[in-house]
Formats: sequence, C-alpha cells, structure tokens
Amino acid sequence: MENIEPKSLNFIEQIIEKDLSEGKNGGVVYTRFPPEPNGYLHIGHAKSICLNFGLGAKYHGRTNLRFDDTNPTKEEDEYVQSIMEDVRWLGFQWEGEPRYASDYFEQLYLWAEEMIQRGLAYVDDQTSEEISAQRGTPQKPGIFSPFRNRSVEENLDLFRRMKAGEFPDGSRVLRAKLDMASPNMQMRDPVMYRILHSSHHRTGNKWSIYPMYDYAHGQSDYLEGITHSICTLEFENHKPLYNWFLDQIADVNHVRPQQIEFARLNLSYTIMSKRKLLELVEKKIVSGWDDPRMPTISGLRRRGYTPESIRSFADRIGVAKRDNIIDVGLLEFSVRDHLNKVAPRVFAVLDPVKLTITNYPSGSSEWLEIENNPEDPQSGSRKLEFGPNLFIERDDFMENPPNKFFRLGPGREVRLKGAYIIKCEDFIKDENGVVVEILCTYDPTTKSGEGQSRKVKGTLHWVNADKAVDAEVRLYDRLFNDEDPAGHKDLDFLDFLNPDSLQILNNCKLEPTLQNANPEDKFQFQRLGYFSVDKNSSQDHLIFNRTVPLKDSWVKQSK
RNA sequence: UGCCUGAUAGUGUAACUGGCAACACGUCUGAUUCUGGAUCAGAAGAGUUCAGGUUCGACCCCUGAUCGGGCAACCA
Repeated sequence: MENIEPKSLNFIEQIIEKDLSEGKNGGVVYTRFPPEPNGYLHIGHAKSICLNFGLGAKYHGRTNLRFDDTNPTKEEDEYVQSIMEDVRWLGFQWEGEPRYASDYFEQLYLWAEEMIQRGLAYVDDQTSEEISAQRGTPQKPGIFSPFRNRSVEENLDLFRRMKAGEFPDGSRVLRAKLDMASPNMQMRDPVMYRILHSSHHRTGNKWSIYPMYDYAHGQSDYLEGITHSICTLEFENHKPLYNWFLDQIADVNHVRPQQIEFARLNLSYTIMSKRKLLELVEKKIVSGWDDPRMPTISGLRRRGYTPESIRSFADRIGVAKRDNIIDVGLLEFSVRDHLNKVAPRVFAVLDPVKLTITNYPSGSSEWLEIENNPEDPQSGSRKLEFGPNLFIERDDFMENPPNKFFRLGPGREVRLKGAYIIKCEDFIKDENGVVVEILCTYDPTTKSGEGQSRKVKGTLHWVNADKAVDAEVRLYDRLFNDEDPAGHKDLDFLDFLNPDSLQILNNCKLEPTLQNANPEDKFQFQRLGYFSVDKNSSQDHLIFNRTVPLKDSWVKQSK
C-alpha cells in the first residue's frame, strides 16, 4: 500500500524535483558518496550515506561509492575495506564497482597540461610558507608569485618533470592562475598538484605528483556523470572554484554536476572529527576504531546498533543547512524503537544475590513456558527450568524500602516473571552487613498463565542458580561528560572524558538458553536494556555489550 | 575590517511558496501492563533573532541591524 502522506521535501529534494521538472540532466539523478580512506566511517558519514544513497533510490537514480584517494600519505587499504563493509552493512549498494579518484589520475593530468597550454596554470617553485604568506588574509588581497608569468613551454617542461619524479617533495606545485585579490580565499591561485614521493594504496609508485581535492573532486564528478554532488557546509566557499574547474572542461552536451551543501551531523556528548577519533585510538583511550563507545559505524555495530535503527535515525534528524547538535537521546531512541520490535527477551541477572524459596519441594524443579517477545507474536516461546535456588538483581531488594518501591523487601510480595508470586520472609547478611541471601516462600496457586491470580505491584526477572551460565557484561556510557567536548576554546576534548564510560561486570548470571549466543546477536535483558554479543565472545567466555538501557522511570523518581 | 552562509518550542525538522506555526524526540499528567519497558489518551512549551517597510494579510517579500558557522593545508 502506498503511503500517500504528502511528506514534505528537504531542500535538496526540492532542488532535485525542480531539476527533474525542468528536464535537467535528461531526467537523471546520479549521486555519489565520496569518503577519503583515511579513517573509519562514523555516524556523521552515515547521515551522508543515507542521504546520497537514499536520494539515488528515491528518484530511481544511481549512487557511486567513490574513494577520494588523492593523498597517499594518509590513506590506506584497511580503511577502504572497512568503508565498503560499513556501507554494505548499512544496507546500501553502490552502482557497479567502487570508484577511486585515482582511477582518473591520467585524465586529470591531461586536463592539467591543457590548462597549462591555455595559460591557466603555472608551476610555482616557492615553499609552502612563501605561498601561504603571499596568499594574504581574508581582509587583505594576496600578491603574485614571482613565477606566475612563466612561459607555457617552461611550465609544461617543469610539470612533466614533476611528474617524472625529478624534484623532491615540496619543491614545486602546479597552481591555477585565478585571482590573487579574490575576496574568496579559495580562488587565490589554488594549488592543483603537489609533489609526493609516497606510495599510493592503489597506484603504488607510479605517480610522484598528486592532485588536490578541489581540482580532483569536481572533475571526478563530471567523469562519472554525477548530477547532484552533495557535500557538507565547509565546502560552500569552494563552490566557485568547483565551478571554475568545471568550466575549463565542461562540454555542453555532457551532464554537469552541481554542488549542494548541507549541515553535517553533530551529536551531543560525542566528537565527530576523524582526527580526534584517531587520537582516541592511538592513545589507546578506546580499544580501537570499533570500540563500542566510538561513534564509528563499526563501533555502533559492535555496540549492538542495527542498520535499521541508524537509517531511521538519519531519517528523523532531517537535512538542512543550519548548524545543529542532535541529542544522543534521539539515536538511543532509534535503537530502542527497533530493538523493541525484534529483540528476544531473556533473563539475565547482572548483579546477583541469592534467593531461596523455602517451601519449594527440595530437589525438584519444573519447566515453565516463557514468551520470547510480547511485541512479536511470531517469536514464540521457550522453556526455562524453575527451582528453589535462584538469583535476582541485588537492586531488586531493599531492607528498608520506601513506599513506592515495587520490588522485594521484608514481608513484601512480588511476582517472578513467568513463574510465581513470592513473599520475602527473611534475609541473611554477612559480617559486613551485606545481604547474601533472601529467603522467600512461593504461592503455588499463582503460577504464571494459570487462572486469574491476584495482582502484585512488581515483577522481577530471575535466573535459576543451578542452571545459570556465567557471562561478562560490559556496560557502556557516553565517552564524554560534556555536551560539546570539542567546543571549548582553551580546553582539550580529552579533558572531558567520562571516567565511567565502561564498566565491566564479571559475575553475571544468564538463563541457559544464552549459552549458544553468537556475536552480534541481540537481546533484551528483561527490565535492563538491550545487549549484543561481543565479537570476542565464545561459549567458554560469553561477553555481552550493553547497547542501551531501557528507559527507566524508577531511577528518575527515586532521586 | 573582507567574502560566503545561516537564524522557527529544550533539541531537530516542517509550514502546499503570502492566508494567523505542524511533526518527531524530550518533559509532565493519566490509563493500562506478569518488563517501573512497550502501548494508549492527554497536557505544557515558540508567535518564527530584533527594528522598520510592502500588503487586507508576512515565518515566507524588501531594508537595516544583531547573533552563529565557515574561509588565509602542498588536508579532504
């Protein structure tokens, strides 16, 4: 059934629909996602991926994956592999083979030679410091390079020798001859090529010169027939240059890409800069790019996020041009929303305390039928063995509970989920005053699902102490305790690290059905939250990562 | 002091292109519940940065201010 809700269009969709209605680009929509393989993709990239691939799909167009690999000093194949994996995992498929800017090095070079012939580019022998100094400031115009008026022949000769590897790194660059007085800094004779004797992850040592982003990007879009080249706001100032480079090669009969900028994603309590994320990895503040606390796609995956939840998040945050900081709460809402529908409910006690049912026939047990997910009737049920020796959550018992505490306390009654109503008769403390065992009686007439028994306020989860399996559970919290850790002028983002971002629990007791859980399997630990099996988990040593806790209106109320 | 760009509830995004501001998250009630989850019902919360102008009528158009973001890598 078609949803005929007239969902409003974001500004990019409006542009596209206008183009379409005017018959621009022959009615074609062709987008691209152009990551630089110099790090792992993060949730901000996910926004861009969903945008670009989403637009391609929505308008029956196509979307390329293109690696913007013009800087061999920073790029590695490891990143290429992880990026492809992440894009696929998110559920998108790029058109044909992945593309690489390096596929176009030859063509780019030829066009550069043409520009030299037409007097539009020149070789500059100065150092980067000298060039930088001559560029002026946003307020003051720059001045001409002393090499700006070299002859075409000399420029061509020098450029070819740069290519041939005759000169050391940094000794010369090729610059576009534009306007040193332009109020737009990008237009002040930007560098097109620099010398880099560095091995490239794909072209090896074939090239000793590499094109700069501004020169390579638009031309690559052009070569691929991209119609809508979507990038983030910081490239707004580059648009005139993007268009200028295109002007030098564009054929009127060829699709001409247009650059459209949108505001990148910012998430509260997290950092999004690849450089800073790299720093966390290199300083071993996190275990790696896929540490579950990282906002990387691989980190979120390991944390237990689903592709669906990330896509619906991207959908919810929208696309616009104004700077934004999205509340991480919205991301968390998105996972809960999805996992609530699909994650099987299981019993897990993270901080166990012994509970003994004193009137239960000793030595006996019984099998109880427990539904797997009340939100999903298709999910069926499973059987759990119930007996007199149990574990419950330490939090679920209080020696002197307040009135609103709907759990266990001396003389209080509570239901054990899927089992019976029990009453706390007594409890035992050790010499340190720590409760070590709770003694209860159960009411055999209150078995779950049988008749309409009386109601009690609270329901607890439990595990059978004789059958439980052990597990390690990792509780994650936000990595930073400041809303905008990178937004402080005189303070480093590392000053805001949350010391409690990871809490490892080693004495957790799980229902036995979890013994065979596999990495990335997702569950709702009843009453606690959503948990996902870590990639390093094994049957001998189960490890679960907490994706996100359940909403808890008790903690709010109790404080 | 230059150029580019943006400004709508706490946060994000809308408003059929001029017809007295909606949706989501969050918050707060209440119902329901064998998860203090989910679900359901409801409420509070902005008069659209400010000041002028055009108009019968302005979030939308014009003028001017204010505030925010970006730009001076041989990074992308």
